Amino acid sequence: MAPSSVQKSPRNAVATPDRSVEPTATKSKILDAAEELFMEYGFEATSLRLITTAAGVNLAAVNYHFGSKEELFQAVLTRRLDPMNQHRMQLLLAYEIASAGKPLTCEKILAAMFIPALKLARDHEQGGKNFLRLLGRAYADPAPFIREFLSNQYREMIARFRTAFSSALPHIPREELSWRLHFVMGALSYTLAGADMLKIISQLHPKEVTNDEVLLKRLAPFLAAGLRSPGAPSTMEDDGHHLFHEA
Amino acid sequence: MAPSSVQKSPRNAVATPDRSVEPTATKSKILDAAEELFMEYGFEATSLRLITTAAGVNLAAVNYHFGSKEELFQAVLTRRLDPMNQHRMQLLLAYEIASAGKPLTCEKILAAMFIPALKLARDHEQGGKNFLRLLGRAYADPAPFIREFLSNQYREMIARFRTAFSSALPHIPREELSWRLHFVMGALSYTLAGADMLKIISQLHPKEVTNDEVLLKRLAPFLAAGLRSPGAPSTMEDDGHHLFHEA
DNA sequence: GCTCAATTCAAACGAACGTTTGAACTCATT
DNA sequence: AATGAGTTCAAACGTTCGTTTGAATTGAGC
Repeated sequence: MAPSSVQKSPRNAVATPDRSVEPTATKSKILDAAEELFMEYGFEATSLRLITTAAGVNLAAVNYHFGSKEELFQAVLTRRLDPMNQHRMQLLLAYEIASAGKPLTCEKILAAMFIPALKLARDHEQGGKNFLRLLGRAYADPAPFIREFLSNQYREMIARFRTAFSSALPHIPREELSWRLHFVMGALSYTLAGADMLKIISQLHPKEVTNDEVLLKRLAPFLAAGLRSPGAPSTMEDDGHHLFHEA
Repeated sequence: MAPSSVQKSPRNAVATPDRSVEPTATKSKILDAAEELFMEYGFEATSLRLITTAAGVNLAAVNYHFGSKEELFQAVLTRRLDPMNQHRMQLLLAYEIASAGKPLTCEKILAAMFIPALKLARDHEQGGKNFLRLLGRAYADPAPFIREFLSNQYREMIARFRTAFSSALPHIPREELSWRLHFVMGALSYTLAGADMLKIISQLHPKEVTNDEVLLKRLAPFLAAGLRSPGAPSTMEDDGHHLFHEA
């Protein structure tokens, strides 16, 4: 009988002599299975029975170790998202220090966003690129607890990168830059999530579609060009732009 | 007792004298309620009981008129998606005819993609912009029947626009263009779907976030610049691009 | 060897789900 | 007035869901 709020850590005292390597094997097995299945079917369509069966643990183990299905989902995201975003920020800081006060290029800032994502996709042979797809889908999930969780998880990193882009693109007004940053996040997460959809667009090379490295190498220059563009009217009123006139 | 496959049309014979305007009021009420609720909670999390209660019809009416929950979802999408994509293609054709054989600009092609979406968001005061959000989320939904449905629904339009972009950007290799078209679709659908997420990035003007017209007016130039960019290496091998070297 | 807290387990809980059923109702046509 | 196809309705179907329960099992500390 585990209390719901107070989490009990299984290893707390002296040595945990024998199998001390594993921070509760059950917990890890659940996280791994949940990551893969949430990625495949989404949050709502993935049942706890499916997860616990795949993990080889008892059904009640999820509620015992995580409290609820929602908290399990957040734990799945946090396990990889937290290190990734911290990696992003320290990479950005390293670039800024290396540039000795001069503003960074857009490509450099985008690299600070993308490299940790690529590292995540490469390093853990299991769950790595699966997690990126899961993350991209979580962005578009309508469940309020997911949106709120991601919002909190990303707030600090987004604010950090906005000021970086603001220095790199001083001629772009604050509001316009916010929009463009939104587009960047959108293209990134959609790209990571929608490997399937690409098969529709380019009916070639169905095998290397899931090669995230190639994918992001093409995305970064695309986005950098958009970020640098003189672009739309900076104020609200229509200043005679030719684009949106009905035919 | 309605058969599942054979659909019975209520108006078939002579005149349907009195309330002939409505193509079964029940069907429309279900579609309207389902559109709004699917948009708000997603496919899995929206129950038929919630839909039928909101529509003010009997629970069994969905299975009677549409066959199943999945077919209802497809009907919700088809009702607006089909006219929108046809509008896109005839707009593109009109532009091509008007240009007298000369290739179109990227902005013009993007306009052919965006104007029908804007028209959809504006015209129907009810369900208009809601539908765009629903559509954006459906793109990222992992349910196989949704992905397959959208894939079929979009195949013709995507092919049509790819050849248009190919003429507008003859110097971009076929494969690279497929990637960029993918990014365009991604940024568009994510942008339409994720009005909430923008609040995180720009903590200003929370009211006009849902103004799709302003949104797309900023997105189009951003994407056009990305499409035109000299961009990434055109072949697979790394030709010394400076971007992705770990710090 | 006993204690006791942490963990695992089989079983069940109540609720909600999509779907089906068969009777009741509507209404243009005979 | 009777017919009969189209539609609506309340009720129930069987299944699956997330969660809870209480007993069994485990393993370190006394």
